[in-house]
Amino acid sequence: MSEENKTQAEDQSADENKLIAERRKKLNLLRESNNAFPNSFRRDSYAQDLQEKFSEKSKEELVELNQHAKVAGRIMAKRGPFFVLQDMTGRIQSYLDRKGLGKELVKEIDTWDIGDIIGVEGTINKSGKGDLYVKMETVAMLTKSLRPLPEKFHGLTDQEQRYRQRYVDLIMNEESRKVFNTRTKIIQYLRDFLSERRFIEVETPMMHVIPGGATARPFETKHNALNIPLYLRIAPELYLKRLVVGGVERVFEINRSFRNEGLSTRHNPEFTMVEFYQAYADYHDLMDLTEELMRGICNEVIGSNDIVYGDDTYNFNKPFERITLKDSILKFNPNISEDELTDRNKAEKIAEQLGVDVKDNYGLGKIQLEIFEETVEERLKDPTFVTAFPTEVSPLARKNDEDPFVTDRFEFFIGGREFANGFSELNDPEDQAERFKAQVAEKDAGDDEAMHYDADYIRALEYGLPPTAGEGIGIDRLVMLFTNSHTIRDVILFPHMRPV
RNA sequence: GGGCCGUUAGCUCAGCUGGUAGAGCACUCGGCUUUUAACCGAAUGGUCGACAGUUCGAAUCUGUCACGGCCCA
Repeated sequence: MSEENKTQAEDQSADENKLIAERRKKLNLLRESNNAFPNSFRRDSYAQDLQEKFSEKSKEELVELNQHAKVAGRIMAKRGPFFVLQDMTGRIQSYLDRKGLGKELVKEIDTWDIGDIIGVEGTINKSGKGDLYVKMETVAMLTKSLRPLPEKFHGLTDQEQRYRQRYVDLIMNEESRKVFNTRTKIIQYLRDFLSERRFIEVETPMMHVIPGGATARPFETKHNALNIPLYLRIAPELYLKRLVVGGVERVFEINRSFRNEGLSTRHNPEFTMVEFYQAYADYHDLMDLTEELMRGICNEVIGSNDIVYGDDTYNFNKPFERITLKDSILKFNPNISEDELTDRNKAEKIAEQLGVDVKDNYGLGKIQLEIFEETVEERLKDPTFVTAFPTEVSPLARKNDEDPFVTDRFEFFIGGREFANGFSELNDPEDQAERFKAQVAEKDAGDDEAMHYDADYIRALEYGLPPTAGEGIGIDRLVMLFTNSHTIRDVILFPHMRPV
């Protein structure tokens, strides 16, 4: 037989194993006898609803009730005459009465495999062991599954396959379904929380001509018709503040940003943030709001006062600690004096002892931040706001009125990790222009994470940004915390993987 | 980017010091039929991640590469 004469089926079976070939044969039989992919079955019940409604009733009561139900789902197991069906809410058994159904139908049902998607209509009853079931009276094969599911007891445990073939993971692993269910609830709670407080949800550009709003390396792409480079956004910040200028005094966006960094258990190239801006508010107001939000998620979504993460437990109901960056360094480093920390040369020596590569263009503020990251960050276990970040490392934040060396900014930490970053916004257009220029100088000096000069943003500020506070919260990290997940890949449905 | 570990049947895993590959589940056939990882019997299933090397002989030893996991930066 020449290559050309091979039928498609033969070609496929050549690189398939017997399990798939067997199922494909069954599918072909279905194609011959009727519509192999019917879409006319309509269920009227979900598994979980039936369990809640009827599992307390006795077999006799159920027989008396003679309740009919139509359920649909995937066959997850076959046990004797019972087929276990799984739908989006849970599982329910279906009972095959070999004597009560026609011989032909029973013969067909015997060809059904674990993984197939079927519809069952019949009365609700209870087995001898006390499990609810729907008796097969009318049945339909809805979708034949060609690939065998993983083993029923261990399921799919291979991490790589769980991420690459999330659909199989979601079929097999209740834990995984739960994590994403919690993710949805957290985002829903957040959206309601802000909406109730008159924040307006918006969408701003994902593709930027000038990437801004954060210090990070962007992904670059190209617009063909315009023949210009475009950047996937690294933050929505500058657009959201343009909207505040435009009169949207309370605004938020829940969406993706993209950063061209390495992959790790804490970094995915695309990640989800909420950013929100509130006019006539300052960073103190946002710390209060954040505290309320965090406590709300904990109590309402998770239903607990405490969050267990790894070996640690964090209490969300006592007031969150607030400490300045400088004080936090002094607190965790009794050997460092305030004098050393506020003198650039002395601070540089400390940083270098800690292994920091201090560049010539680093000012005192940048050095202080490095010392903070080296010695404090990971030790901030209980929910803590760190405030008064140096102006040098906060190019979009408002300077503090008493001490212009620092800004009215905070970062929020739990378990040694940063979850939020917020500040009173810099709304002085001339100060902002100077800060952009300083960033451009850093970029010219070789820092490819430094910001660009955004002239239109300056123009917007020149129309007048009301006194405003803004904040960004990393949603993926938040979901990790609240689901006790230790890698970001466990909380993103389709995490980025190297192509195989 | 660095260190350590992993990759064997569709899935979960054994496979010792080198001697031509094994179990359970799933699948197929037969039996049983109110089961709970259903059960009983039989049969089937493999480019041992890829490529080199050492060797009479490599899943096993060595090297390179790919992908992943954990830890570190």
